[in-house]
Amino acid sequence: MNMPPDSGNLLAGLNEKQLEAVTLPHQSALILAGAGSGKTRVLTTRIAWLIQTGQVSPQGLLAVTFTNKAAKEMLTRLSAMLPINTRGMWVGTFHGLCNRLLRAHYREAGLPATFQILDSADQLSSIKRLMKVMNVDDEKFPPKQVMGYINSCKEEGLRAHSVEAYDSHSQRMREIFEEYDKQCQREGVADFAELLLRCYELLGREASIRQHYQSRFKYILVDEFQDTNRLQYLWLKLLAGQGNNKEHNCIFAVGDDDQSIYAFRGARVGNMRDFEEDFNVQSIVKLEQNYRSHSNILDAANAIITHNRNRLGKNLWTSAGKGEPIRVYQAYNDIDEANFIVDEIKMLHAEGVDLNQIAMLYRSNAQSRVLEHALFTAGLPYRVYGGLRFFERAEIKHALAYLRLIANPEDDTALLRVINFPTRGIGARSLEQLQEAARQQSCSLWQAAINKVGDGRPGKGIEGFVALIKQMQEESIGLTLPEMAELASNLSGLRQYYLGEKEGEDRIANLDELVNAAVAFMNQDIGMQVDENGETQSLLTQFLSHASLEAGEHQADAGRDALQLMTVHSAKGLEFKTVFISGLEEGLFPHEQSMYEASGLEEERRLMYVAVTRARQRLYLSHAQSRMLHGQVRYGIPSRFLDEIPEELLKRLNATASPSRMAQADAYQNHTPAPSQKDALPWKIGQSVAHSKFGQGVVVSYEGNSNDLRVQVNFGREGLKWLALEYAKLEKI
DNA sequence: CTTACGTGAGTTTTT
DNA sequence: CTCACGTAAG
Repeated sequence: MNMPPDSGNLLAGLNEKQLEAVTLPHQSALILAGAGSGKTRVLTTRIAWLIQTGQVSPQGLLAVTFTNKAAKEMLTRLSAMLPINTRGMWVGTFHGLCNRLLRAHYREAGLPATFQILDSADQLSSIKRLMKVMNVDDEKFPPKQVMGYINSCKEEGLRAHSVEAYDSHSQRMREIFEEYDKQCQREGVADFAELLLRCYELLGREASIRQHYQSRFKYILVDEFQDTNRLQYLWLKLLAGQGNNKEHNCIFAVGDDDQSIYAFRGARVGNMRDFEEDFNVQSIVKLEQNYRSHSNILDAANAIITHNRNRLGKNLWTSAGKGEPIRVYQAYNDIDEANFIVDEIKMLHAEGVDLNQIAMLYRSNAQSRVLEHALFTAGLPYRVYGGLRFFERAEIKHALAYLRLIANPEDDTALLRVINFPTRGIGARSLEQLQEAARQQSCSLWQAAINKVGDGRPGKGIEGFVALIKQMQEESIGLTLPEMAELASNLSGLRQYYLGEKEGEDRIANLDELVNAAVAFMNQDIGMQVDENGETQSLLTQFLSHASLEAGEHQADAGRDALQLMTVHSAKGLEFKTVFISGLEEGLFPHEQSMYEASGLEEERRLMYVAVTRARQRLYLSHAQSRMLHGQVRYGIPSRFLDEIPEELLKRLNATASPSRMAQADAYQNHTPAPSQKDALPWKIGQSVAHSKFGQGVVVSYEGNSNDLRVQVNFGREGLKWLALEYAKLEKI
């Protein structure tokens, strides 16, 4: 068993470029991995190869991803390739790895051993609470905006004291930021961005810790590099030992600038170019052979993305044939579009295509409604991505809050969540008194409660709550994790409460599921209890971190044969036999809030590129001449992205609209009749027009009378224009 | 404390 | 239009 497997075996089946990437010598490298080019395979094979050829031990490398799913997949594939125990390897998300590091060095990081992780919802409520204390006007400072500000500062690597603020508004923002961090520190909690920033600061400050990890992780591998933000890049640089004039560790970065679709949340594609420079990258390996799609689809994707200026440059190709033409359907309205898609799906399904191999992609979540309605009417099973996740459900968060209080009662966020849930007669005024007391004594709410009622007596009110938490803490000693989960649900009265609720059965089922999740967690992670210092971490704390960092499946029954409905963003990384991209209209896709700025438009185009490259065999693109949006009928012109695809790749299907479908669409249209006066005017809404300067457009609205009529025309890329008919040369087409 | 009503906003999302 | 949120009333 000491014989290493034959490395040729490992490398078998790789193409030339993949092989080059996998077997690169010890130097930093940038792998430009196109969609469907075997990116994950290259990444995992690289790890396996490094280990197998003895260049590094499993403990000597670190691989980082953005999602838990990607990390899990990497580990799964890795253990299939190598006879090693992947447990204990440093493969995980940025947040997961930082959490691990902070747990190992919590003292040096200035955190309590049991520090809890705030998810976005926790963070927001924490900010709201703080703003109340600070007497901040939440009209001038919307909490969500404050949260965005704090997070983006942290993601730039900045603390409040180093943020620039010249006007009073931003100075106040900075002040809230500073107080918020103090509050978190007091309560022993860390938000997501804090995990990264705290870890970065720890490594920067503590030379011995930094050197320990620098000498340990000779190889660092990064997935989806184009999605890294500034802080993540700084963290990587520090960990690699880059910048202190010595030889640094090498980073193997895999990414695709053409699939960078997260600039809006701080991702910096520019990190790719910086990386080339900072790490003296000798050559970029481009993986351009695509194993997913037929060439018509790839040609369309290539044609679209060529319209972007800022690219590293890459062209996908395939040895598969042309395949089917890309089908384009111009719908009368959104209902017609949905019905068309449903008809096509019925046909495909009848031909034997599995429903879960068909995806319906859209730019924004609101578009799913019409599609769902049509699917529901047709009796087709579907599942929509993007709902609440398991650990985000209210009843689960309640139960977790009790668990958090067992681990650390100073956690004000957790305390406030459940101090009166289920209700135990603690109203707004007793809460206010408690918060006032805590403020005066500058202590946690829990401490204030103790000071007020002593050890608490069973019964009602704050006394009862204090007694309850103490009882939980005592009874949980020696219990296993699942038993604790059960204790939290039962002793708190949560289960009892939901028993009395009309629709409480699902919630109770979820509470049971939490116990199951605890069992699964115990079985799975039992080997990870010992941290770097050899200290045993509380399993409870680990479980709570897990709950925050990995919110669980997006929805249940993932295995069922059902159509897949999701935004283009959530489709990234997935592939389907057949893909429908709907709503291809100017203003929707590209979205109007992004289309007037070059960088925004380019990101929209990359989004379209991602959408198109999801399809293996068949791709449908559709747009509607009118659509219900925000309760109003809107008229749109076809997306420019459609124009960017060479006509010879397309097959236009408009003529095949079935009479029954049109009837349904018409019925809908009649519900919103236009005023008859408007119909009498020569320029109807929805009329296609041509303008000498602006090109083609659609009349969207108008004002004035027949003598002095002004029409608003949507010219797509030229935007919305008001035109006085008296002067503008407009022609109907 | 719950329920009803009014108001306003309305891309994309992982951790 | 539709949902989420906040306030006012019961």
